[in-house]
Amino acid sequence: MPKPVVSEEKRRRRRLTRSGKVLSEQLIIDTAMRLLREHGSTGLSARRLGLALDCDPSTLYRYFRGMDDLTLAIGDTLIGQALHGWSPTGAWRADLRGLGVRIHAAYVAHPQAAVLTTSRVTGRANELAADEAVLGVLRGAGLPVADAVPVYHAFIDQTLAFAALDAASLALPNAALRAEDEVWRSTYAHLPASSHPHIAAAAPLLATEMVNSAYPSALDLLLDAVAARLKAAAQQGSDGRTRG
Amino acid sequence: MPKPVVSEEKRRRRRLTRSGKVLSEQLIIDTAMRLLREHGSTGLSARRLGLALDCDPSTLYRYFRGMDDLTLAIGDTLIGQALHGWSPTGAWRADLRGLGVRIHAAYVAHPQAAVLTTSRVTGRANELAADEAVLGVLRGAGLPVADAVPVYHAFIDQTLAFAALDAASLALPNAALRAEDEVWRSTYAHLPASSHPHIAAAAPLLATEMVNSAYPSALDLLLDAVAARLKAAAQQGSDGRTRG
DNA sequence: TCTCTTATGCCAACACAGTTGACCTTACGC
DNA sequence: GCGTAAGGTCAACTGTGTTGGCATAAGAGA
Repeated sequence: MPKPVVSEEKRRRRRLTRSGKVLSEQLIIDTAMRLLREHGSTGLSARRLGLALDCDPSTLYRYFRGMDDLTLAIGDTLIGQALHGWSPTGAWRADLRGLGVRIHAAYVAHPQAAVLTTSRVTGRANELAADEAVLGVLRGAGLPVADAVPVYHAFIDQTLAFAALDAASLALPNAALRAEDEVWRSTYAHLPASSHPHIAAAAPLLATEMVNSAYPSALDLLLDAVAARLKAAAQQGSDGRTRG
Repeated sequence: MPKPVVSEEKRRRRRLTRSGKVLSEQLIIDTAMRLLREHGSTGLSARRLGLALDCDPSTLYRYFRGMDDLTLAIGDTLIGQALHGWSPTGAWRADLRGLGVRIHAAYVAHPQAAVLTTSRVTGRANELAADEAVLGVLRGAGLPVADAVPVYHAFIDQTLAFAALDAASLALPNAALRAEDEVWRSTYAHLPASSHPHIAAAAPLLATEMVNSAYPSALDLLLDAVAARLKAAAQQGSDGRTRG
């Protein structure tokens, strides 16, 4: 019985669970995300999910190949939420910024789920749509494919990287969170200026700075670089040259 | 027996393990990192570590409060390796770039360990030293504390964020790695231009681009921004103004 | 409406995980 | 040398993902 997971649209017989519910991919994903939110990023388990859905854990293997497969599905759902309602306006900079902020926000809004999925490539529908959107904006702005690809790479990796980092600190279980807070208060805030002069001098500022995400500023830096490349390409074009 | 972990320097009686070895924090950390390298980022377990050290798993609790505590120790070791041999030259841009590249490289050199530790704040010695170094370089360049702190934040988060992302894909177990490769070949490379025109057009370039890290370019962007701020601050100073 | 097939939910079991409390032995301070 | 307790070991607990076998009810075909 190792593999025969049937896809959602091929599913024909909708049998009731012992508690009378009807399962579906979407219901399982939603419940999993709720569990993640309630119990932290390590709080999702087949048994707990079975308990929440009032079905046997092994039943889940009729819908997903395993917990890892379910994880990927959750990740694609997050990207889907980010893209929901987005459409390009034609202003490349605003469009790209919007995409970045939306994706980052979607992950950060579900930090426990994000921790599990940020660095996974799923190849599922919503992930593909996001990639297509980013590449489309860049090329629509006038960037040749060869220039668009590295920019796309930096853009998407930076967005996911910050999303992962920011989500990770938001997703820490309460115990670990208090522990890090304690580390901060007991260590960073009281370092003697003799051994760590710079941290000591910056301590009060660090306390307020470190709670925010550095993503927006990093994103704007990247957009500046894109603008510079576009300008250079335009100038090159008006010079009548085709290659640098 | 819940808490009484004694610190390494307080350790007095060095008793032999059943196989004649002598345990120590360092030996345990080194062995753990070896296990991570050999068995992947999920391949570290108390039982496996006990097997490798030829001691009972529960013995480890005499040295670390739990597997999580050991994880933090591994993280600090990585930062220590990054800083080993580094010293500031006085040229802020080269120094900062060196720090970033070293930290990123140290994590990426131990991807399986990095996955577990990148987003954890330990407050241990080497982490503090790294923070102190970054802040020192920025202030040494002439940046006032209030300006240095957000730059420090962006710098350290960006470095760790990319390290985490790059490590994550390097640390994927062989099975998952082949799966992602398969996803790529079966999905991205063969998307019809009708549904995903931009991905289709970029496919060959994407294949070669996505294997490299986007960190160096992102780092240089950040350094450019710092240079701009320094220039602005210098100009402001020569104007005789003290506040903007 | 009845029947047959098989999709799909359930059960029991496996090997693995982290962690703990009790025990015992041996290295060290006196 | 002796007594103490540090530190290694054992056994057990609860939790995890996953699988093969079973049984039952949903839906197709008559």
